[in-house]
Amino acid sequence: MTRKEQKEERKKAILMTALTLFVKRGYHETKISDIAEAVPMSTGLMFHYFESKEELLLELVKMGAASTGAIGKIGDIPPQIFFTEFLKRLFEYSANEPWVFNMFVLMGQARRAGMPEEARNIALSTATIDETATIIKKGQEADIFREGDAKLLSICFWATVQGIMEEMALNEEMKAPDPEWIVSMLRK
Amino acid sequence: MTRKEQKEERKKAILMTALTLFVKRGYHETKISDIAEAVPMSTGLMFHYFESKEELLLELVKMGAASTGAIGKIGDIPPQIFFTEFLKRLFEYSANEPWVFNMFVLMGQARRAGMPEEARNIALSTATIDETATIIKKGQEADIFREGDAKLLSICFWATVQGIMEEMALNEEMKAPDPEWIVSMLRK
DNA sequence: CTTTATATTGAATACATAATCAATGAACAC
DNA sequence: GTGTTCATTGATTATGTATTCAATATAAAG
Repeated sequence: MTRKEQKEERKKAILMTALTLFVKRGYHETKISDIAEAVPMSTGLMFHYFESKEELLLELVKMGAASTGAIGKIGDIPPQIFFTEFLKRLFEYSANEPWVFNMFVLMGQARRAGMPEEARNIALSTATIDETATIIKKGQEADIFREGDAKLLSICFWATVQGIMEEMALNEEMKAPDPEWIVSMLRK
Repeated sequence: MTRKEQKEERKKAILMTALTLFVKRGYHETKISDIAEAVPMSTGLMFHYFESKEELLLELVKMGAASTGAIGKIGDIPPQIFFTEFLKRLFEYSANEPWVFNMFVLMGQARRAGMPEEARNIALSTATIDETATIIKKGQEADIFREGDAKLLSICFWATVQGIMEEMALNEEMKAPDPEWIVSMLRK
């Protein structure tokens, strides 16, 4: 393994550790030294890999934005199964891949308040809400989703998922709910 | 108006201003000097009214805990109308009384991550989730609510409401959703 | 009016923690 | 095996912001 590859590995280890801590305690309540200790490495060395705490956060949020960007582009899955299927996969993944889970929560936190503004801007740059609103509209035309502002329905859907994921992030014992519970918010 | 009453007034003004800013930007991203400027008063004077930034936050969270404590104790409203009615009122209030709205959001944020731990403990000390779980159980017995772990349903309900309220806090234009959308998560 | 207490300010200080740095050790190239 | 580069550390410094404080204005009390 080359020197460069090793550096990349180490960087990833830091990113994963930081992600976990940011989600669990919040960005501001997590000290660089906390992350360093958890990796583990010295505090000073952290700055050999990232030029600042904010850079570290932004790198995470950019990764999140890149992977989230794909959600709406799943193509032509019919609306009536899109959301159920998505949630099923999200919850499955979340149980097995903490990374997916934590990233989802982080992106939501970034979209809301309590983080440096640039993180918020990056998180908001993904157009997920509009994309799912389009799918909801299709479902309304097919008469399987309830009436009402599609964008508002889309926001409510994501707010729900976000709220539940955050709850799970802080509550180890909490089980994922049945996707149907959430989807029934959209269904007629 | 006595000197003491004036002091109380001023304290309330500070609390309200801080509440707004904490909800909008997050606790850590809000500087004492930001609050002072918004009240408005000098930064130093803030410490004539509150001994620290954290004290200020804790006083808010305690107020929130006191007023939230009442939710579950509304007595014998039948389950099938309790949630719809509660949401209707919450959304109405939120539109007219920013205080209620902001307090609700703050309490949710405190329960989750990103604030000093003591705030979290106070916020968690209210047993709202268990109280509404009881109401959900009644609804299940009456066969109007879907089956499943009542506490999990309760958590999902609150996570949804919290998520939507936070969205509204950051999005002036966002309208409150139809309570029925949310309640259908519980209904059979 | 005089005295005393409280409100207010802006500048000075304290403090936490992010960020730097000089020194050391380990891997790699030749 | 020697020289060069990168990884690593712990202590040091810088920085932002919470907090204190001495000084002043304003209001209450007698």
